[in-house]
Amino acid sequence: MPNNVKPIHPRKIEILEAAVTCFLEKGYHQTGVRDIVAKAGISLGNLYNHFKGKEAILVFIAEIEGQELSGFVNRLSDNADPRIRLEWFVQNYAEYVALPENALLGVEILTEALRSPTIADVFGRNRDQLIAALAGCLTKGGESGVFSSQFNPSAVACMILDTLEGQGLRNLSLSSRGKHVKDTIGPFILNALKP
Amino acid sequence: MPNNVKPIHPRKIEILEAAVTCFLEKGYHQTGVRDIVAKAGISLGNLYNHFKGKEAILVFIAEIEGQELSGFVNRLSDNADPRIRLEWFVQNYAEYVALPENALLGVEILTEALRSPTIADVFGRNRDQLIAALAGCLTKGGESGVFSSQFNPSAVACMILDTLEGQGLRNLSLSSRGKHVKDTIGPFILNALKP
Amino acid sequence: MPNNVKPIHPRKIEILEAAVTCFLEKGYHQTGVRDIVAKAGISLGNLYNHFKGKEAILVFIAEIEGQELSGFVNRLSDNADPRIRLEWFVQNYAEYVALPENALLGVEILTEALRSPTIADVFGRNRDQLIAALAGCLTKGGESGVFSSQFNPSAVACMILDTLEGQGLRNLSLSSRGKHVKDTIGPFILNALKP
Amino acid sequence: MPNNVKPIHPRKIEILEAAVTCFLEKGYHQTGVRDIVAKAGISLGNLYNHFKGKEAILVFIAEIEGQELSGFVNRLSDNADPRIRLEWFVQNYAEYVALPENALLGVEILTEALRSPTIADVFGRNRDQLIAALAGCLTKGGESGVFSSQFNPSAVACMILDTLEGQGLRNLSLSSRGKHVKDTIGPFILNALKP
DNA sequence: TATGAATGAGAGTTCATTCAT
DNA sequence: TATGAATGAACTCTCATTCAT
Repeated sequence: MPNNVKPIHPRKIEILEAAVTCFLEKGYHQTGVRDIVAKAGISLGNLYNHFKGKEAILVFIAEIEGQELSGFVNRLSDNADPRIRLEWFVQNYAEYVALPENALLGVEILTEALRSPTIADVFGRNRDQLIAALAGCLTKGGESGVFSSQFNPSAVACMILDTLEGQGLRNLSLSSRGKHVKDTIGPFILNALKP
Repeated sequence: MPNNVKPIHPRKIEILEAAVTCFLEKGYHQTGVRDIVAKAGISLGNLYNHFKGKEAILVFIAEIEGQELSGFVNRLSDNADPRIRLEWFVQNYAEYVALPENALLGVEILTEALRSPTIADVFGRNRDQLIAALAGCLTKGGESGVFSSQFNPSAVACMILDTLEGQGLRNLSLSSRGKHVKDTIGPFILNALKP
Repeated sequence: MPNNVKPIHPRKIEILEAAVTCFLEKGYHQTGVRDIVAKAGISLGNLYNHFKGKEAILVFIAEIEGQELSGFVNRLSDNADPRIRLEWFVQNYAEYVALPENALLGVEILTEALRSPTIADVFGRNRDQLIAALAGCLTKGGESGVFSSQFNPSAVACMILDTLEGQGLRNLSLSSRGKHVKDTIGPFILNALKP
Repeated sequence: MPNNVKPIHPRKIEILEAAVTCFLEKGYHQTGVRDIVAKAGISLGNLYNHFKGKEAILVFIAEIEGQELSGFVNRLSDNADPRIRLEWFVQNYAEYVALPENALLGVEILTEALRSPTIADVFGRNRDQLIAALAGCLTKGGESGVFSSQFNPSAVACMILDTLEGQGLRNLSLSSRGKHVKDTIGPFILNALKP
């Protein structure tokens, strides 16, 4: 099997990491390309040998975020007991989105996606996959009687993601930081889904 | 009773409305003060007679958003049946945050709050009030046996807000638009809180 | 009669003059907006209060050049003897286009007009008026027997302008500078047009 | 006879052709070396193995243009009837400079020559040869009574070139395109030179 | 020869804000 | 209050060229 995937230039990774750091520190729009190249330790012009422009960096970040999500998608789609899968997902995804860097990058990407079709495309694709996988798990659980079937699986899937991500977002702001609810959210959801 | 509230100059309202429109259309950082004054139909310099600067406009918007929230706080704090109060809140707050202009402004304010203490202050105060009111309602319901007492009221309050607001945010992006879950969310929560 | 022509801000004139000087010294593309504002003694940003951008300055220059041409157009269109008019025009237009600043600006504008529709528009309009006026003079002369009618007036008009302007252009380059032909060109043309 | 002319690397020709195409499409200054190498299908660095830099390409083009002119010079200098030679020249040179690629490159080279001594040198030499040859033809015609001797041959030579080249330049711009005067220019000049 | 990553100066333009009128 | 000219730092991006491979 030929490996026809062009390897990523190490410099591109360095730029990426520098950009992520900057975006987290200052936000996407407040970060200048000069900030990125300074942090990456390269010259200004060289950035444009690796990325078409500033937005292309954010697109690349969004794509990588998408790849990280595929771990969740895969786990949600395996053959384990739906209840186990759901518990695992809620626990782990809550932790994932509660990491400030993930929540922060996520909201930067989201707000940028609202104006940029390119980013919206990548962002939306990632999200749709996750919703589908979670809804599939809920459907399976409904069929096997593990979960109540009174709710639309797709709507509940959305709701769960909304809750987890909304929580991650809230944790960003100083005022309510510390009120982590991850010990509550799992039992709460399972309670609601009790047949 | 003397009216010691200084009346707001009508021009200030016009600027505010122009700014909101611009922020919704282009985002806070992509909006220039020139965009705002053009939309408001005033001169560039005159904006600075009414606001100290661009950020002051956003602070003012955040304050007004806060005033709108006080309606929800008041209703959550009255003496009606906690279950009725909760149902009413979920229904109406879901609708409120599902309005694109509210969700969009909210996320702009939130991301800005992450870097600007002034905005974080206003934003955080508003949110804390809402959480407290909602938690109070849940506590009351737990005491009177309407709700299960197995969950920490404050954590559940956060979770509910996270869910509703996360949903509003998600509806902004094109891909998953239309998957409104407001008919699901109320019963789902009540199910989970069943004693 | 109301004067509804908005007066031109003096700063705009200063910028214009600075730009002309720079364009003559270094050429349009080699001139940076920073060169212009430095020569004009204003700040960089202020230039954009008076012109939409660099190209708009060139368009403005082209328009002013067009106004200067209208003197020639008027003179060519009066009621004097066509022969006198032609002689006057050849003599004076030759001198006009032989001025390095006019020739140089002309060729900068011409080459820019080849790529920019805006400039092509202004430039083309000016030139068409001049050709029409000159052709009109030749036609009159042909009708009254002052000039031979064997040539198409419009073609001869073009040719005369080509000659005069081609001459101005040539004088720019160092090698053949000094070979002014203005004493030759008038008699030469009149000789050719002898009935 | 030894062939001491170093053969030109085929790649150099390819670069040259790519450059000419680009210069015609976008103009010299608007063309980047990246445009040229992309069109030539070679790498960026490799261009510098064949040319010292961007300007060297234009110099090379100017030299080749000069070689093309030598055909006209030779024909003007042969022993045929001066009137025949002149007619032939006017006809054929008019066609040559009316080709957009020649006129366009010519004006690009000319304007560049105004700032760059290297290019001015090549450009000026070519032109001086042409003027000398044409003046020689006119002188011969004056001596043999074919042409009027009332005009300075050198001045008339300049004038003829100015006319032909000015015409080629004018044809470039859209507005007056189509007003070709080549059927007029030959008889016009001969009329003027009638003894 | 050939490659393309690397350079950093410079490009045109926009920015939020100030200030004299 | 209202105006818009003035400021200059900052913006993203392109440039011709060099150089290690």
